[in-house]
Parts: sequence; C-alpha cells; structure tokens
Amino acid sequence: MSVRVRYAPSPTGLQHIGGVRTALFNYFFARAAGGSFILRIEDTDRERYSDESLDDLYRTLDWLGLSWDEGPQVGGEYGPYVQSQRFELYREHAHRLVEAGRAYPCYCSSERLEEVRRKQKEEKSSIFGYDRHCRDLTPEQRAEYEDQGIKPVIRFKVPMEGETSFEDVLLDKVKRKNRDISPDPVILKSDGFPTYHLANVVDDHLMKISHILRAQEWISSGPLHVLLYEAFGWDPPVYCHLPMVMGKDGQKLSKRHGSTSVRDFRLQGYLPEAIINYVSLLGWSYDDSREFFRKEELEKVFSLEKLNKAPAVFDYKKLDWFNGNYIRELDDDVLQKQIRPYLIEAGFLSDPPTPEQEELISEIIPLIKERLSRLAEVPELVRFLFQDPAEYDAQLLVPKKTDPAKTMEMLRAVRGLIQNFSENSDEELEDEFRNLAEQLEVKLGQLLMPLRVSITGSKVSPPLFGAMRILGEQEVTKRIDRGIGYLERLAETNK
RNA sequence: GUCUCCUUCGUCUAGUGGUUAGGACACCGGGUUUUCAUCCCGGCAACAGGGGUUCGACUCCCCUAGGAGAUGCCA
Repeated sequence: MSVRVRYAPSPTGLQHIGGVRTALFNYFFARAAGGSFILRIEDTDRERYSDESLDDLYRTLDWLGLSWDEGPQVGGEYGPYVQSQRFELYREHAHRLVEAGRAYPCYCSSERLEEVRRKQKEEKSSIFGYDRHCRDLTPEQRAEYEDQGIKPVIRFKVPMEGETSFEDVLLDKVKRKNRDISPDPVILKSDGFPTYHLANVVDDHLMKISHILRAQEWISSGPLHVLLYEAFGWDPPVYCHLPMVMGKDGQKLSKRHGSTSVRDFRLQGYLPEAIINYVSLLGWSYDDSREFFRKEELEKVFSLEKLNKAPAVFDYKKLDWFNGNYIRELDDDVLQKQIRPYLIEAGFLSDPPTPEQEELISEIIPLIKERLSRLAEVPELVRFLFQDPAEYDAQLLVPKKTDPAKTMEMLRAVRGLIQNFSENSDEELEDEFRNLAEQLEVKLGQLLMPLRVSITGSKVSPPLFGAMRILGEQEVTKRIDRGIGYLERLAETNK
C-alpha cells in the first residue's frame, strides 16, 4: 500500500506552529516512505474563512520549503483539493446516509440547542450534548417543519449501544462506548456545507488517504469518524494521533505564551531551518544525541516509531539557540540579504539601500554574526553605527576600580593613539592599546571600556576596532571628545 | 460532570527487565577573549505515588493522584 497523507488546514487564521508541526510530520512521513503528500484546504467554515489566512498558508509552506504532490495550484488525480469546490459531493453523501437511515434532518434552532446545553450544565447532567430531539420525527412532523421554511441540518445517527474502536499507530487501540460519543453530531450544516467530520471522512476516502497523522485533540472524534466510514461501507485509514504542543503552563499553546503564528516567527527573524529543526523535535526524536537536522535529512530519517506520546512544551529559548546556530552557519552574503529589511525598517538604510550602504552592511556582518539569535535584534546591536549615542549615563564611562580622573587620563591617551588608526590591522591596534594599558597600569579591558562607551553609549557592543573603522576617524574622535567632556563634568561634581 | 489520552532533570528527550538513568536547552561556576557573544571545561537537576509480577523493575500489570484534550451548524 502506498503512503498517501495530507495536511488539511482550514484558512481561518494565521498558520499556527502546532499546525505546522502536523504539516511537517505528514510531509516527512510521506517523503521517508516514498509516498505522496497532499494539501487540502478545509474551507467549509464560511463564517471564519479569510483570504488573508489562505495567503498566509501558502506563504508559510513556501517559506518552509514544503511542496505538495497533490493539492491546489498543482492539481492531481483526486481534485479538486479545496473543499468549497466539492460542495455537491458532501451533500450527496449526507443524503446517502439519510436514505440509508444512518442520518436524519434536524430542525432545532441554535437557541434551543443552547438552552439544552445550559440546562444540562445547570442540572449537572451526566449526558451532554444534543438531546436527539429530531432523531425520530415522523414524516408529518418533518413536513410541518419544512413548511415553516426551516432549513435543517443533517445529523449522523450515532448508535446508542455497543462500542467503537480504532487502531492507532502510537496509542494502540482506542475504545469508546457509543453512548459516550457525541450524540448525533451535525454532518451537514444548514447552509449546505459539511462539518469537519463529514468532509474529512469523505475526502480522505475519495482521495485514498492511507494514514491520518493529526494532533491528539482529535482523538475523541476518532470513533465517530470510524462510525462514518462504516456507515458508508468504507475502510478507515490508519490513524496516528500526534502529541500536542503546549505552552509553558501546560495548556494548549496560544498567543498568551508568546508568538504562535509562523508569520510572527518569520518577522522576528527566525530562519525556516531553525523552525523546522526545533519543531521536528517536539514529540519526535532520532536518538540519544543527534539534534541537528535539516529538512532534507528529516525527509529520509523521520519515522513514526520514534514518536513520543506525551505532549511537549514549546521552549522559546531552545528555539533561539537553534536559530543562533543556523544564523552563524549562514554565508555572509546571505545573512546580509536577510538583515537588510530590518535595517531598512529601523530607518538606518534607504529603501533600496545605496551601494555604499550595502558595502557598510557587509562590513557589519562579521561584527554581529555570532551575537544574534534573531535577525530582528540587528538594529539594536548596530544602532550606534547609524545614530550618535549622545545621551548616556556618564558613569558608564568609568571602569570598575577606577575613577573619573583616571578614566579621563585613559581616554585622552586613547585619543592620541587613534590618529590614522584605520591603516592598522586589529592586531596592530591591539598591540598599541596593550602597550598603552601597560604604561597607564590598567588592564586592556579597562582601557577600552571608556572608549567603548564613548563610541557606542553602552558597555556592551560588537568588537570595537571593527566598529571604529566603520565610523571613521572623524566620528570616533568626536565621540571620544564628548566622552572626555562628560568625564570632566563628572570629575568636577565629584570634587 | 462525562469520556479519552498522557506522566524520566525546570524544558525537549534517550532508555523496550540488570545503566554510576545518557544527551541537549535553560541555569550556576570556571577558562579563552577588548565588553557582550561565540568557543571550551565543569556543576546542579528526573524515573508522580502506592500496590503487585519477577531473582531483579524507569521499563510489564493494577489502583490513586496530577495534567491535558474533547464534549459546537469551529476545524
């Protein structure tokens, strides 16, 4: 049996990291098995549907480098792959079940349904859900409702006796008494669109899907789906319910935990390599040591056997760590291209950048490459190169274990040392500063700190000599002079 | 409430009856270094609890507890 799996998102919001994990696992499973990966758009909820969501879906898959063998845009033997274009199909299938006595029209208003639920809650009833009010309506009663012009929904008749089970690759057998299954769920809405339950069963069967890899939040509708397959006289596919992705508090991952949409991650400067690598390790592992995987490797090495059952907590810090690693592996010119938009957005570069500006970024790259965990951090790291940090706490200039007077002496000496510094290499500069430090009887770090603060306005910065070279002697001198000025004032007030 | 699933360091995990319970992130210490970062070295830290089964249980079974998910004309 050839492997055919699908990712079937509904375009009702931005692509979520949990959804992407499901997409990835389906994709890798298909590739590793030499099977087909199918994309299907489940746009049956016309209330929540949005074009923007659909665009985001395509953009996300494109960004991650996931391609599908069948689906929208590429077509395939079992299309169309957009459920709204299969409208008639679901209606036919729903009515087939009605004719077979396995489903029935229901005329209950949503108000009544709400009231039923409210009462159940109030009475702490052991039965929850639809009360099967319309299950056994007589033809006369139906005709009456029809005459009132009520558009019915179609509900599936869930057996009241017996039990239904399915085999899960991960969980083994999952059993459920039929009376515990959602009582007669809607399969066709009053607008004629199918609900998820009907649509996914019909489509998975018609599209010859062999395995269903989906999140564990779907476990409880598994038996219902099996019942639907039975009612149609079809064999269900193989199920595999993937562990869920949680937030730090153990609840389903959501916005309040931080970013959850792939778009957010992209905007913050996470690389697709890092997202793919990290997310693949949520609920799956290869062995006891290896943890770096590129997409191409996962396409070979992924297997259902290494899946974990327990839910995984999404760890933003570990993602950062992965991302930093992948950023450092980028070629300089690629990284340059990647950080460009962030610098433009910060207003540091024109759009598009001038050749001079491009030259400038290329000089910046080596200074910041190993200091990044997200690309969006770039502007803050290099702000001092584009904006003169005039305002900073003068106290920062004074290194530990010394005083303003001594610091002033150091900075003045440094000022004398930097004439034509650009002609010297970092090594030569360092030697000179080292000698000076020795003369002044301070450590190199102490000598450099006032210079660093004068130039960057901060005690933390990229390597100084490189930064100074970018700023040029004139600018550097100007900032040193201001530093000296600050120190003079500081020394005054300290007297 | 009911049903279903889950349970190894704070987090991601390795482990399939006999291990000093391994790795990674985070954290803490140390080293390299012009600060930071990178890099290197070291440390802290786990089998939810209770019963069985067994010569022997993290591994198998049962119970309890805890967590999560579902319970929609959303997927």
